[in-house]
Amino acid sequence: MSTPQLPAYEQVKAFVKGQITSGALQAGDTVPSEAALQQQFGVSRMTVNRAVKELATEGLVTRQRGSGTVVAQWHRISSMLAVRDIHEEVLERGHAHTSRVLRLETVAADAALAQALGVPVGAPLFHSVMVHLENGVAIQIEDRHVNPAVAPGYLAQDFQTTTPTQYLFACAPLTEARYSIEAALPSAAEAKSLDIGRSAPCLVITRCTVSGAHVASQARLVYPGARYSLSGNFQL
Amino acid sequence: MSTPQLPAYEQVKAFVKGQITSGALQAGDTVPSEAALQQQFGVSRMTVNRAVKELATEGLVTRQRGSGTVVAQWHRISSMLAVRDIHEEVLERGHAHTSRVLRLETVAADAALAQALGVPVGAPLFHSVMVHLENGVAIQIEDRHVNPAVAPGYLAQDFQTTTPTQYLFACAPLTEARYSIEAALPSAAEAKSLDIGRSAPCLVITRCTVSGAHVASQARLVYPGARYSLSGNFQL
DNA sequence: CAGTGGTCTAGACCACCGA
DNA sequence: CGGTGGTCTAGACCACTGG
Repeated sequence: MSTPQLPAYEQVKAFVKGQITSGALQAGDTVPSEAALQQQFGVSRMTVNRAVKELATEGLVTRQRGSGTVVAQWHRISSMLAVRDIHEEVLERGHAHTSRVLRLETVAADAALAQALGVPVGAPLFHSVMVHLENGVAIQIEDRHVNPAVAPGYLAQDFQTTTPTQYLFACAPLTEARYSIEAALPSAAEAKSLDIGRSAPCLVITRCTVSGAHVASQARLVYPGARYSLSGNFQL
Repeated sequence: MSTPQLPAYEQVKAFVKGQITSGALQAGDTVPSEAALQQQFGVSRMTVNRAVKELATEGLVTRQRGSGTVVAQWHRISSMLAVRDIHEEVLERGHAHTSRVLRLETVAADAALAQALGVPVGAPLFHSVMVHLENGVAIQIEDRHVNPAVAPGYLAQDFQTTTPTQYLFACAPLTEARYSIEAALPSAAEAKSLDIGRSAPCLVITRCTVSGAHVASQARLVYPGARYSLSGNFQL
């Protein structure tokens, strides 16, 4: 076939997947027990366990100690949505990435920022605004507030050559991130920087990154709707 | 500590994660080999292998047979983005979900639809348009084209009680899905149905589901930007 | 070549569930 | 209680990588 010797655990996975995709096993049905599959394929239990455990990790089945394994109710249509460094992303498409720094300054935290970054109101924060261009076309505005405790040298960076994301990664290892994606209109300044109309819808990603005990930074990323979309693929 | 007896493989995972989050291991550094970890923790190699393999699955490290294990270049800020049934989602928030069916008809496939669904141009397709409301407020328009070969009884369904997603799941097991997320303005009809202005930005998810050899359906889901956002969380 | 990870076995003990 | 999955061991053979 495609691969002469598929690993044994992959064969078991393929068998169970087949039972699901063919409809032989419907949502809620019980999958054959590990002992049964072990006999059927003539492999050790560890191997069967690995196969079914991976199916559980992928969300196709759910397992209950003592009860058994059942086909998951909704095969979650899901996939890893990766929020990546814009520089990498553009280069991967084989295009040229450039950027223009619009602001690089220290500001005082207002109430919302103070809360988000876990600092007192009025505390100093680094603030940068830049436009990212792909082959000369503006595709993202990056409006970022940074906790000075995490990246003291932030303002001295040359963000033409190193993106803030890259610098922050180097400063402090990332331990957690929260983000939300929504549709919104750009502010007047944003519209001008992106060279779009004020009524052009944009994809706005707000992202907050945490490094250990500190919130490292909060970024607002604005993408012109007509020039950018997130896409994903899910395969059983 | 929190759990008196953490499984051995979890302890190994926690150790390596700690090395990464603390900065002792930077991106690109090599992680101790399985043999080394095995000695350090006094466990069998299978246990160490499981620990490191899971870290690789989570994307924290990459492994190369023959070379070794290295800390991944960018800890991907990512998380499972689940595209779920709107009915479930609203109920989970403890709110009431209702819907209004605006259209339920047969149409002829235009070029774009024919391509997307893998049918000839002009072939009959089922077409439904409905509005989903959360506590009486419109939060989504679902504009869907269905391949009649997959769900012949589609037009006869009562979509007040069963969502199209649910019905299609029952008809044909899902094997693949593709989606894209973008920001766009609603059409005049969509704006009216959602009770928003024509200039209100919307999140538009286009989703194509595949069942075996057939493309089952293509859906365009329009969310008012002010009332809906996708959010996610990533933890090391 | 020695070292790495990928896979596999044939046992084992345990915690849990349902009858 | 018997059956389930969760974990673990102490070996093993292999394919691949690097020097």
